[in-house]
Amino acid sequence: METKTARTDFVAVGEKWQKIWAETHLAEAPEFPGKKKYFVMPMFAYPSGDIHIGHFRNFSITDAIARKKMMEGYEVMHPFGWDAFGLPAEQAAIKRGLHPEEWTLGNIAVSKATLQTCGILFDWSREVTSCLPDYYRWTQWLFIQLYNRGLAYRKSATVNWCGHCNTVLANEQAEGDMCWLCHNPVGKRELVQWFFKITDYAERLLAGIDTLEGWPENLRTIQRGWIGRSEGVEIDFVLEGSDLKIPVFTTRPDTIFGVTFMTLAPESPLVGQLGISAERRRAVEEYIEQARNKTEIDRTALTEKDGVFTGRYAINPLNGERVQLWIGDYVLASYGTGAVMAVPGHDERDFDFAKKYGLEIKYVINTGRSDDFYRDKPAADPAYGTMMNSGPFDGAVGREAIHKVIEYCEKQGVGRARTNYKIRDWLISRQRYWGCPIPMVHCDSCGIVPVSETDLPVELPRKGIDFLPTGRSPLADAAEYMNTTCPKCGGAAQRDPDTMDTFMCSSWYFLRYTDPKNDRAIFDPKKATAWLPIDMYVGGIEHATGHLIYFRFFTKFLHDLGLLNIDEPDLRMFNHGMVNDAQGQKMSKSKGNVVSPIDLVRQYGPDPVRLAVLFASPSDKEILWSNAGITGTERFLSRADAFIRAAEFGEQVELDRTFPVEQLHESDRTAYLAYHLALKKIDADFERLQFNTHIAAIMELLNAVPADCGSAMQAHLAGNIVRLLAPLAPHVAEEWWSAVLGRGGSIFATGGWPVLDSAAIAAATVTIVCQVNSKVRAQLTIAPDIGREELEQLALAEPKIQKHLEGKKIRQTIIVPRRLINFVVG
RNA sequence: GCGAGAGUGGCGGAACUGGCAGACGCGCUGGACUUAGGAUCCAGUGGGGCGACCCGUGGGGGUUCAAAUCCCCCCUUUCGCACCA
Repeated sequence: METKTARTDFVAVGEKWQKIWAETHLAEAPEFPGKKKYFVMPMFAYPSGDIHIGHFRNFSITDAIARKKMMEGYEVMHPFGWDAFGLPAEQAAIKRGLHPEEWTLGNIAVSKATLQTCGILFDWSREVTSCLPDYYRWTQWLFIQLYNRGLAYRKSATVNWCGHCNTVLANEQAEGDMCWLCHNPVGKRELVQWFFKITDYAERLLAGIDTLEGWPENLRTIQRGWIGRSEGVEIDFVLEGSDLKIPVFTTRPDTIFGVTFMTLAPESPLVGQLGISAERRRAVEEYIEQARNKTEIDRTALTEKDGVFTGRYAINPLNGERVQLWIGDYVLASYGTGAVMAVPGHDERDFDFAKKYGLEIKYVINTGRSDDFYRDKPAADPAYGTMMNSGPFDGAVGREAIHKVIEYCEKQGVGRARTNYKIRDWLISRQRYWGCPIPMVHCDSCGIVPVSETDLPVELPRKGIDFLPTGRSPLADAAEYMNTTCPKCGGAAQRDPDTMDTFMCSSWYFLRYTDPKNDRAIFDPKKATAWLPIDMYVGGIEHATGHLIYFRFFTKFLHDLGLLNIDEPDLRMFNHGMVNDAQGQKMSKSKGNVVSPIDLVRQYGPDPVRLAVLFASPSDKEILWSNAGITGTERFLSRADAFIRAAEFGEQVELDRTFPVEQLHESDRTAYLAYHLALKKIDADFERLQFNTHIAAIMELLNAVPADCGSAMQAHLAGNIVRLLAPLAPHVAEEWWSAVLGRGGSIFATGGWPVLDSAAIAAATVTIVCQVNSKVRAQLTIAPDIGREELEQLALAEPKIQKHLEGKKIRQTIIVPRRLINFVVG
């Protein structure tokens, strides 16, 4: 034990305990945990350079959770890994002549050292790195499993093309028509690419959301919207004078008698089969060409709708009416059938289009609007209502009307009920070098053949690659890589030149954590079963429609393969807020405003910095970072240090013992109750991951301990404050635990989490607010179980209350137990 | 445009299912200790008023004994989605 005048050096204890944790393998999780397991992890990180204060915040959250769960006796896994493929490595290679692998592994080494210096306790024995062959071998294996099950296929499609990155992008990577990585505008290209059939899982992905009760509601809403299920019917219109069916998807078949024209998407394959007359053909072709060259933004809300008449007509199968057939780029080729029945009376888009080209507008649903609605400012009326001007269906109402029309269509064989989804198949080919090679071979005689599983991994060639972008994959020009033999016939064949979207790598990494070194299988199902599902997953909301859908998809797929007994990967998801600079600007290297935690940690020690980050704001909110916050947490830790070091522990005190409240003298009782009230609050705060109030509660507790508190109580409190602080200020807590309290072993292994004395809280005196007409006039400190009458008498005896009651009549007395008494007077 | 959330001192933020608004911290003011302090400690700190008290949670209305909290309208702001038929 040290002398009482000693003070804790926060920097030195940081280094000391990080070393001890590493030497004692504190963070290493067992291969097979028992029932009381806890799997907590932050999202896979891209090793872009070094860790910044935002990472530090995110990892501090999972670290705090992991440590508290350890104290609670759980077997905890808190792993980490690197999403190590990706474009920045390639760009660095071009700029500095470094090989992408060298650059990536160098960044990983630096970042890992930083994380350790910050005191984040990851189980590094389970580290995974997606760009290493022993990892991507299994990414390739998964590709082949998907292929074998018919879930990976090639198709020619108009795809998002980022000219800056020189690669295609999945839809969710080109949101708002900007590349998610470089923020440059995204164009279009027609290319043959690999896709995963995630749409086959749309219904299950949607239904599963209902079970994810531990996920933030807004995240669930975003996912539902992204999947975008809608129920309706596919109805066949027929090209006039032919047998050609032109199917349309609609959710409003009750408006079908209001169809006055039809619109096809410019890319619709049907356009070529319409038999457009020679004199019209030029105009149509020009329009299609022009539409193709527009960006997605130009084609959406910002501009007036336009289109071109084909000169052909279609027949409405319900009433036999002949309607003009148009082409318009407000119709999306990729949704539904790429054709719509236009009902300008009840659809705003069709209405705008009809207005522009002077097409007829019919109203066939009575929604109860006044005639002025249509007369004064004619508009579309999309509301549900009663069918009218609709022949035999007149009078049918709302959803029932919809069902009637669908039923009729099915009976007549002109339509069938259908469910459509907005979610598209996942485009995974990338025309880049630094990614996981696609394990497929193109053979002239056998076609596309997967590489034999025993030949995995297909390794990236290291030499002879020119990274300078040419618009096609750099691998395509590496003859040694490209030329191979067909796994089926043994003849000469070519490899696939593309690599995979990095979201593929991050869709299954959490599974590899359960069995990271396995070289015979992707993982041992027994180990995965023992650890999964993830109990707490922490990451940014920006992955709502990408990663967080893909990893659910893969989990379901692996479940279907029989490798997993679960169908959802993660029980609880927490979205942390961002850390921006003091002006609210995102931190970036180019702006030069990146705050590195490592400088702060070296100056103040890891714990004051971590407390400052956690104290600044609730974990799910944005932080405008300023170093000033560290002043407060450093002071607080110093005061706690002084308090803890002043305590006389003598023999080891039993930290979970209870004290009989009624026998304690006043100061001890005050201190003891303050402690248990703080503990109660902290337990609730931790459940919500609200660390700012957790810290505040300990500060408050420290402020509340009376100076003349007895030495036994002081030691009791000091020891417990150490435990309450441990998940958030782990290095200092360890130091106190061993050097000041004289305990052996790590507080995280043996300290235990404090136990609440709820009986003491229940018996504690309470402050009752006394009001007259809802205005506070006095306070009473009384026993909690006092009777109504007694409380009323006490309140009435208060001089201030008497003063405000003077000359008035009490009309009502309201008592809220343990809180207040209110006299309503008139 | 549609959907969801947010708006509280000079600042970050507290306030459980309606019950003392401003916990906790920063900053600031005054004081103590110091050769010195950007260290530490003590006191104060929403506004108004000498005071009893009054007013205060973006603005306006409402419900209630009681509203930051619930309801309606408006303003500002953040984030999703953005022709999905």
